Amino acid sequence: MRVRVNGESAELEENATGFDVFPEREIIAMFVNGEQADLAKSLTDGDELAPIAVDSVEGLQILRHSVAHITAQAVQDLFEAKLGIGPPIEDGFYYDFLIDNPLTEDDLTKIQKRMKEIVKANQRFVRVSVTEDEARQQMAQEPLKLELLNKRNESLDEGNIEVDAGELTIYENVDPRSGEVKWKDLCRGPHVPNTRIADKGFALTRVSAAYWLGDQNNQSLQRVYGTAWPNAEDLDAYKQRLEEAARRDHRKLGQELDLFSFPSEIGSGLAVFHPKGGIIRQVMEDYSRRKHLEAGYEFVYSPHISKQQLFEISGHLQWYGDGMFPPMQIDAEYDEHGELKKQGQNYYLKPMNCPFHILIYKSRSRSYRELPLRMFEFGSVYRYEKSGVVHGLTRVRGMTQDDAHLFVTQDNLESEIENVLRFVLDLLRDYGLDDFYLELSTRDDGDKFVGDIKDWEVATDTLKRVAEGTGLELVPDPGGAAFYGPKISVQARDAIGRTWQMSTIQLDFNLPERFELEYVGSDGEKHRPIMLHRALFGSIERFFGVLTEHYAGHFPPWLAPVQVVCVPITEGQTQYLEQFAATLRSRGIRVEIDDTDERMQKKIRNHTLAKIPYIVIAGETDADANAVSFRFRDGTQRNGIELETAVDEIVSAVESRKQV
RNA sequence: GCCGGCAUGGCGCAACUGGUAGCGCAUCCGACUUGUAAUCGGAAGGUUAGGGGUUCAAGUCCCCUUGCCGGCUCCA
Repeated sequence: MRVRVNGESAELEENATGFDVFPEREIIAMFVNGEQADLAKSLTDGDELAPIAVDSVEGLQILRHSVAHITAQAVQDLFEAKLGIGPPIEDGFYYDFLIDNPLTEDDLTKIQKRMKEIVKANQRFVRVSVTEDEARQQMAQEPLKLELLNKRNESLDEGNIEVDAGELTIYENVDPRSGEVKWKDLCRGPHVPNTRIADKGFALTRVSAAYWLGDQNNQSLQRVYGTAWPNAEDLDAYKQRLEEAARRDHRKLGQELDLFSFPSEIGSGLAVFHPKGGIIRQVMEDYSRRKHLEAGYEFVYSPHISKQQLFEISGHLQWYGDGMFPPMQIDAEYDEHGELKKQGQNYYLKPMNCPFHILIYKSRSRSYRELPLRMFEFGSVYRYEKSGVVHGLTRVRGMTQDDAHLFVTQDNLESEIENVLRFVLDLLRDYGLDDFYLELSTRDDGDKFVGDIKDWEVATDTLKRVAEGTGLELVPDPGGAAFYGPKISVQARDAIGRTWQMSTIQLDFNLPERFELEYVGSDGEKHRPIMLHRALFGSIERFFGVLTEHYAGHFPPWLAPVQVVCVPITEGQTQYLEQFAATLRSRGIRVEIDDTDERMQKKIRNHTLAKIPYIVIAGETDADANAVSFRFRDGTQRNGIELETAVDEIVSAVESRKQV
């Protein structure tokens, strides 16, 4: 028969399989007419074939999915466990099990040992087509698999890797010598040819609980997470990436660099910023303030609490009440019989700033000439995040948003969105993030939205047009919009390639309606403004955490809490350096002198660990030459820098916000 | 909120199956004054997160609370 391989024609024996076409070890599966298939699949005349290498995107998924099967086999060998699902995920895979006793770290070690035996045994993955009845029969001991089969008949779950609308298949793991079926799983595949391919590139990483089918009303399963790579080197590189991420963890750096803490006396998710973190934060805020002023924002202030009524009008209580701290009840008075004498009031901590800014808008009548009206506030908000989700500075219960609300007319909507997006991206770049993509969250297909469907379409088109205008990659997020309007979010990649959702620009059709906002147009008639919410940092706390991780604590000089530490080599140079420091200080530099009686080597070590951008060292030679020496965080140094040059260089690095 | 784990001087850690808390760094005092990542000596510092229980005896075992960690669910 004749097939085409990568577009080239090839002649094959009858009964040929993928193995005949792709004998190389690193080819683990193939595309047959665009569909992924096992290499063991029999080919037919006219097939279009392409290889799937183990290190390709598809190959890695197949590998990881296959290792998930090996994991499940090992677990069932060792424990009384029922199978859930086991898909590949980024960098690895998981497999869920219904099991009586939660798995421990020790169990993980045992499972991994058993997996190694399975890999060594080189079991073959064998695809078997079955009818639904056969599948039920073979999976009779697996209640969750049976449930999947039932669900298949109701409605097919898209994310469901086990079964789909096509033919039902079971994958058997077969011992190559005895031909005995060691284990099997309902699965649509494809898989690697044999377990040996997993070789030394896999590891189990953690175990946790997960809800069956991701629904918290369902039973809780034990989820085993693992990672799998084509070889031991890749696995090692992955582990090193994790270590690198751990080194950058802002919670750890926050402690080490004395930036912030979460005193348990205050409560979960409530941070205090220490002096060093305080400087960074202040510089961040000051720069943002300056930029906002230049961009035509007006600064407003609003209180942290409000009467219940405000959040009734805004709808926050109705929709997000669970996410708000419970009310403070004040002013109620009771007589001696416990009867209410005076009606009290409920006050709430604000979860958002928008209602307050809206009230400022509403404080008088507005003309179209005033629009776009841009109100900015570093607004502190409080949200009762569930106890299990609080995480460092990135998910807190009290935070300060760099929040702005823009009130615009239909006419200036597009140009304003364009302005905001450019402003946001420029500002993020100034803080050192420069690798972005955008996400456009559009309306849910259902009826969970407010406003006119026409307005949604116009607004969505506008957002899309503006987003495309940036030239950045635009990822659609259908159904991701809130019920009150579509949004663009800016995703930033950090220094080690992780993405963080940063800014959002959110249209709101709801609040102008609820608060009955108006402006008088050039026609003398009243019109309803469109409202834009936008936060650039998201919250200052979160952005602080992201920047800490992005820089791994090596903040560029303009943000560094201490920019320069002077280290005299002997007492003789203390005065010399004090003068130098005084000059720097007069130029606005945050400089310290280490005149303790530690040895200079120790001082260099300490200040390097404290990630000080410039360690300025001077000994007798330098002093005689009217010079100093620079030592940087990476250990590099420059000696004999003339005093004036040294000052200018430091000042200019700070002013230009460059990294050193 | 759910599942599991953890909580020992400021920080990082130790204390076998229950036997009465120890080390390094930091701190303080003293000596040393040194050219690029840890000088030496001494002192002080903990009712083992909080509360309750079991026991002759609890850092260790049990229960509750708080906080943290890893996931799940959630994130206006």
